[in-house]
Amino acid sequence: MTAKVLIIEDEKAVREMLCFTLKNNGFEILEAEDSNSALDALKENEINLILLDWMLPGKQGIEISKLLRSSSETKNIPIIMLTAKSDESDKVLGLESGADDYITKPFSPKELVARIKALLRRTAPQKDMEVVKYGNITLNPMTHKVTDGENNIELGPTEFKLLHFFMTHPERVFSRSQLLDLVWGRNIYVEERTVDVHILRLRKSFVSDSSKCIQTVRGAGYRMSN
Amino acid sequence: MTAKVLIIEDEKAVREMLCFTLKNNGFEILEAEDSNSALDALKENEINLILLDWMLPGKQGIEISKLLRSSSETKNIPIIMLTAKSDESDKVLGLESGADDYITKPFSPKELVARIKALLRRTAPQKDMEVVKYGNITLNPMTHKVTDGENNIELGPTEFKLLHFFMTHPERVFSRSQLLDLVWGRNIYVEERTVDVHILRLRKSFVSDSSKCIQTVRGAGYRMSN
DNA sequence: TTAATATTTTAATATTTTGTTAATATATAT
DNA sequence: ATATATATTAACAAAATATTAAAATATTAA
Repeated sequence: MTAKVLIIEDEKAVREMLCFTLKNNGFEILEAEDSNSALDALKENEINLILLDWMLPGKQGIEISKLLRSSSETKNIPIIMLTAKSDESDKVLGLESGADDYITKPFSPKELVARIKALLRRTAPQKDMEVVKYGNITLNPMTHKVTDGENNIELGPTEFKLLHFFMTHPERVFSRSQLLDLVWGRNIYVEERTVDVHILRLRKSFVSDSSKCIQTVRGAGYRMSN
Repeated sequence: MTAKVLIIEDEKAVREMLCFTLKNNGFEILEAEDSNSALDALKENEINLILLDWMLPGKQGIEISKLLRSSSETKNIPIIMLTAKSDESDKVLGLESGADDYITKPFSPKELVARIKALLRRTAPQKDMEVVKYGNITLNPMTHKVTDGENNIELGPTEFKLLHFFMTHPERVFSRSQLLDLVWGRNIYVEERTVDVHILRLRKSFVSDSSKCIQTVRGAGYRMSN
């Protein structure tokens, strides 16, 4: 992989900790302690991801974020905001200003690395964008359209993700908790029974007997299979 | 599930609150108020998860965490750190030392339980997922499918587990009580005759003469053999 | 922003499936 | 032949899942 990560963080201790952790996990690191050096680094390197401290002095965090989003060269670089407060308004502001994810201090190295990898994966080109087919069902991640034979199927976001997951992992059984981890995402806490409801809606939304593809495996979970 | 959780917390009131909450949610609890009793508990029990107060007196929190991570027997036990809001800087260091998650006091019981479940889910060991074959029978734990020659076989959860067990331990005879221990699980009380019924259902569900593989050994138990 | 709309989650209830037991039948060994 | 072990059947209890509806969130439009 060897993704290049730019760390924009004024506190030296934190910067070094981040640097240490990420290098240990195989990332290539560039460091910047303010917006000027950050922009320099961006000009001279092909950065894959930015770790941006939200609490930089003098509102630099917001400014950098907005700046990056306004320039065509940088607007596709994913940004993870580092926030000290778990304050809701900060998160909202951060995400509105263009961050793709945020992580609240303190965080575990594991969590940080996991989020970086997840974000890189998410923003990686094409991989999850291929048209998938199973039985009569066709799912186009690009256009976000699903058809069951000739019929167009309307799905909510979660049902769409769920179906996409099943179609890219056919035959295998997944427990409810696995589905929550793999479709909903980690660090999200919802009841396992919630999965049932989404499975139900997914089945209902099919016209033909494609709904039979989403199978219940008692005591084990759900499976997509014919 | 019945996971064993070790609570390491010096304040009695907090410990009791945690204990109450977790017991109510079906966890088995062990309590320790300092590192010594914690280590004792770890020696004598198979702990699934540790709730560790980071603010134990005399830096014991750090010591325990490092100790646990350095020993091969304990380094895979997930740790959730309990932190107070005032200790922001220490938390980063603490997480560096190997905690898998943290939760900031005060927290809701719901959040605590959710995080514990999520962490257990994430760290749960992968079961045996190899495809097993015996005679005409093929069992795929991944897809949870069983075939007898060309025919798909539908099995209930217990029959599935039972067959899986026999297929991974062929030729050997198991008594009814052994089967109850090894397939049903320890410390549950079920009549031995119950095994007979499940053996019967298993035999019935096969189409070809594969049912002859499940053999009765009079006075000894059952065996999978040709 | 606010209201309207859609979606997700939870909770409560209904339904289905599975597990266990007990009763009875059949087989086996001595 | 008789005692003992296993097979079979069926009823009931328990567990898992499906369904429904309402509450909580998030999203969108005005």
